[in-house]
Amino acid sequence: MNNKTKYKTKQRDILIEYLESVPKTHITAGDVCEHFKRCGTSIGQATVYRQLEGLVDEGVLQKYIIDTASPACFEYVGGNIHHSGEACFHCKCERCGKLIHLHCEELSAIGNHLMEHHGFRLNPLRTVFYGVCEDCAASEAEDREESK
Amino acid sequence: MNNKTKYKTKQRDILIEYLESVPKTHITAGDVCEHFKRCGTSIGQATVYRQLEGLVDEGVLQKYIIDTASPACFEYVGGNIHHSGEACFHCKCERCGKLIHLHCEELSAIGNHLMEHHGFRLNPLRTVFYGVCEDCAASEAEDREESK
DNA sequence: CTAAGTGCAAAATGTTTGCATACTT
DNA sequence: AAGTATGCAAACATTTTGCACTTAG
Repeated sequence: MNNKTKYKTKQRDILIEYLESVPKTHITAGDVCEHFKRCGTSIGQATVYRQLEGLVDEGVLQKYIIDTASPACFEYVGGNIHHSGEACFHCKCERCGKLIHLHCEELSAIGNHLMEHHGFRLNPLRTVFYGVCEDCAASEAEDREESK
Repeated sequence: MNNKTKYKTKQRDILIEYLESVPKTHITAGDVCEHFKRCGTSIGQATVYRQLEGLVDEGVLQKYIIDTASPACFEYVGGNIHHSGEACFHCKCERCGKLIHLHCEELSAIGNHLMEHHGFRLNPLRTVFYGVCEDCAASEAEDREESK
């Protein structure tokens, strides 16, 4: 952390251009590397990691830590950090590992509730709801059915 | 993930005993391994990881994800599963590290909301709300005041 | 006896680092 | 010219997995 970028390089530009082109999307460092490899416009992975981290410091990207095992996700926010009102929430399935990315007003309300009733200022960037997704719940139900 | 423990083994017992003896403390899987190595009572690290994950599922431990680069932290919370199906929620202060246990019906409602509107069955035992607690928010405000 | 847990070592994963080279200013 | 950034490959740290063996129920 704390990697202030000082020079404007070709890699930095095409990286920003790409990220800007996929807003509201979760992207991992690995995804970025793969994308550029496919495009032929290859960027070294070390550069990707270094630039990504720098862009987070500058507020251009938001970084989400879901789990130690899964890679960090980045999302283009263009210097406008979301205020808790419109934050995006994450649900992680304990079964299949799927990450669900929700923009839900009702969930945003819990931020307000925590603030007003418990004096706790929620940080949606860090918070992840763990549980079981629809698909896995369905296959669980099937399994139970069969074992009868 | 999803490691329901069914047998009572020696390793499981001494692991729980140890964790219970250091409540309100952050412990990583590595710390645990090292502790037992020092004690002579060695437990294989695979077992440590597996049991820890299982204990999180059971609500005995709470797991914290700080960053992808740093190891996950565990903390003994003693399996607060509450009759009447009302789960206990945890809020973790990012500033002072304080762990707040909440029993709040309104929060329980989000479980229902996630189920009904997003088909997601929330596991309150695993879920941690990250944010800033009242005290830290107050001292932050003070700091801002002073720097004027 | 069967299902589950253990331990070892090996693999997998995601991220970081050292260093020589190339680019920005 | 001085200061950064890049890219490669190697290093790292944490966590997971395969498999033969042991243990609990």
